[in-house]
Amino acid sequence: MARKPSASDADHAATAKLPAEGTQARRFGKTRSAQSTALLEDYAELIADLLAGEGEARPTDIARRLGVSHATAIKSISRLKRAGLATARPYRGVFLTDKGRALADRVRVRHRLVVDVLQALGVPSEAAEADAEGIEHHVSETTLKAFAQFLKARG
Amino acid sequence: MARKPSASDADHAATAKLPAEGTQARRFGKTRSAQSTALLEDYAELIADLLAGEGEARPTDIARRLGVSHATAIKSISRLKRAGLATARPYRGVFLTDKGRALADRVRVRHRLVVDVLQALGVPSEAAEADAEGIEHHVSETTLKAFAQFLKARG
DNA sequence: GCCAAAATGTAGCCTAGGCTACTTTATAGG
DNA sequence: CCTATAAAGTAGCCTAGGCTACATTTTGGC
Repeated sequence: MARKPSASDADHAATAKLPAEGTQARRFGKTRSAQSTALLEDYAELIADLLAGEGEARPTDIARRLGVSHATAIKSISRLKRAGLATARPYRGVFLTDKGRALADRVRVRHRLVVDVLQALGVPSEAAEADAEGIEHHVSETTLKAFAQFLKARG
Repeated sequence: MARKPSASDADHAATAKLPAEGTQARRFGKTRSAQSTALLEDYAELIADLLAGEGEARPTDIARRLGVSHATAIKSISRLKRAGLATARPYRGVFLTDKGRALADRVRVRHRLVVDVLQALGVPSEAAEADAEGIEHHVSETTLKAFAQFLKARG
């Protein structure tokens, strides 16, 4: 650092005396990587839902449910395939692999838990559902456990 | 990233067999647009933090704290400028506009609230801090209010 | 059995948010 | 007052996740 003689100069020269930096960087990094899997999680959950409810998961339905164009849905589905979460034969719908099904299950459970906690905290169910959609992808295992415990403890 | 709600949405919805679709699509759409502002919020908060703590916010420090390369930080800073949240003179550090300061304040308050709620639910402070970083960007005003109320009610 | 409409798929474009590699500027220190 | 070095900035590349526009398959209705 060759600028002002501020506090950060010392940090740098003296082999990082700020202990929080590494931690914080790791935190943010985790947040960012969570975002990249969030979409895949949504797709997996939705496909499982459609397969259970309609018996098939078609790109157009997926697109409509997610509010994106069908082209976008198809592109995302190909990412799902690349990630080993789904399979699809042209014009024949989308299916989940074992891995995809496992992911969908985890996601569904987590979603329920987040919604329930939000409602327990007094969030109206409408908002709870909406916010959970975004929140759930950032809830760690540790936090999930705490949520479960909290719900159990209060009946 | 914000997608344009075009006529085809309505078309599809009109012939749809599933009743809950419109709502769900809107939910997901909101989640996605929240993601696009999440980074700007993080930057604004961090810059405010650095300005308060060190008296200046330099791209290198920002980059280190966020765990990204300085090139990435600089690019993001230029997005902040475009969004009217920050100003920066070459080689002279980054500053927040009134709008940026207001955003940073809101973000800081919200972050605290989310962390406090998580801890109140029994989440260890380490995990609470980490998860809050991701969660906070998806908490609506409604939910925020409920959080505040909840904390107040339990002392 | 044909044909139109709907679903599916492809191509090409955009922005955000990452990166590395290189260049330019400022400043500290001899 | 130079100059080495750290910070800042620039260029160019990549992937994800959006879109529109167009091409191709399926399929339902006659």
